[in-house]
Amino acid sequence: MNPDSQNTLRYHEQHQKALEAAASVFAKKGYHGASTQDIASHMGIRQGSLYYYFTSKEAALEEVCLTALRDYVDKIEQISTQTQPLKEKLTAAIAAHLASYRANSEALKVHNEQRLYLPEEKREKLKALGSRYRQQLEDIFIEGVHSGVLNKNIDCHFAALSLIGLCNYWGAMLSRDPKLALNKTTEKCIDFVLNGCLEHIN
Amino acid sequence: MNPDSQNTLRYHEQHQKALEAAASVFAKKGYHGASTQDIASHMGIRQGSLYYYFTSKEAALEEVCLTALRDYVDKIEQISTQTQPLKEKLTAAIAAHLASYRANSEALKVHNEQRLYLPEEKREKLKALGSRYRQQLEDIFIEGVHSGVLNKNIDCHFAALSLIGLCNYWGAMLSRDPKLALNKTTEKCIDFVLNGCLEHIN
DNA sequence: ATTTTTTTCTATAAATCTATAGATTCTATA
DNA sequence: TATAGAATCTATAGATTTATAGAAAAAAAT
Repeated sequence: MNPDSQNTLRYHEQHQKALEAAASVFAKKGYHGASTQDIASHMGIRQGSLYYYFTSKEAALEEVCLTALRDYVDKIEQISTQTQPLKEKLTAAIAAHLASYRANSEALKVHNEQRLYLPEEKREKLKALGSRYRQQLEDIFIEGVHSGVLNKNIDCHFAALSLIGLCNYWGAMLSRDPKLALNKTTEKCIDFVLNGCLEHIN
Repeated sequence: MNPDSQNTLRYHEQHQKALEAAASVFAKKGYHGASTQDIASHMGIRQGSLYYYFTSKEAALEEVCLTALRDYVDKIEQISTQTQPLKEKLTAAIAAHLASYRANSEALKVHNEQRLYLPEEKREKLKALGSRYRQQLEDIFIEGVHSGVLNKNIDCHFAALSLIGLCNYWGAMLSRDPKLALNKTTEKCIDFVLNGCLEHIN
């Protein structure tokens, strides 16, 4: 392939479609359960033609994960740099996380569930991006502790990871069950994280 | 195969080993990424011999998931029928959940991550068991609300599911990172679920 | 209208994978 | 020790899968 051909409009469009098809199929069948045939069918081309857009099935997985995570980190960085009270910030972060699952749903799910099937060396960029995401979230918690809104005894690192775990869980639920309401779920997650379950006597 | 042969001691032992091998391999490579060859090698027999213990690869996945979940439901039912204060009960439940990941680790992980690759009809028993687990947990929360220890405004269904999500997340972490301390993690999960992150002025 | 470049297709090699059949070895018991 | 039944092995059919090479079609440029 002439390397210039990758600058074509058509190439970009089709490459994007290939990415979406791969995300959709990987999300449904898992990386190993999905065949390149499945991906090609999903975008309406022949199996062999797919290799005009990906060098390998593994490269497709890598790219799906990377683009999903980049989008994601961009969002949280926007949120975390805005100046607004902690509660709003956290709400925005959770809302963005859960909304991603509903909107773009597939790619993020693929990242969370399939990325470990990539070999170590192809996961390094993902790790770096993931750390950045976690760090942004952690910084929101730290800021909350400093401002006195959050309990000074909490472990912000643990809290950030727990929130990620919680959001991934409910995100997967949201993408599996279309009847589940996004807003309600978001609210409940925030309440759960902030207040916990104990009765607090004021 | 003579159906009586399944009553042999040897058969039971090997069948158990096959189950463990399948769990281990499925946990590492995923259901579709794992081959029957991998499973057989792991237990030191030939690929074809595996079919003396499983009717199919799919049946192996089904059985791994079922036994893991049964164990699991047994544990929570024991805990939930004991009469002890809510905090202790919840602690025991979380501890058992996380400890399972460390001890038996593989089978439970396989259930959580691979069960959706089973066809609908093979998942019905799993769903029933899963509901029972969730219900037991929910009942602990309900009891806590009634006794006044927990906030009466919490959604017990949501709380139970969130706790499951949280435990699965940290469970996966525990099984991936041997340096992560089980006790500390358990404590932090309990604190997170009970108190949340806000500063509570008493 | 030709020529060049891009995109897609067909066909296929080579590797794998599941599941089965029938032979062989092991084990326990008469 | 001979024999029946259990456990494992070998070999293979049949299907699927990834990736590539080269032809064909479509689009763009001259």
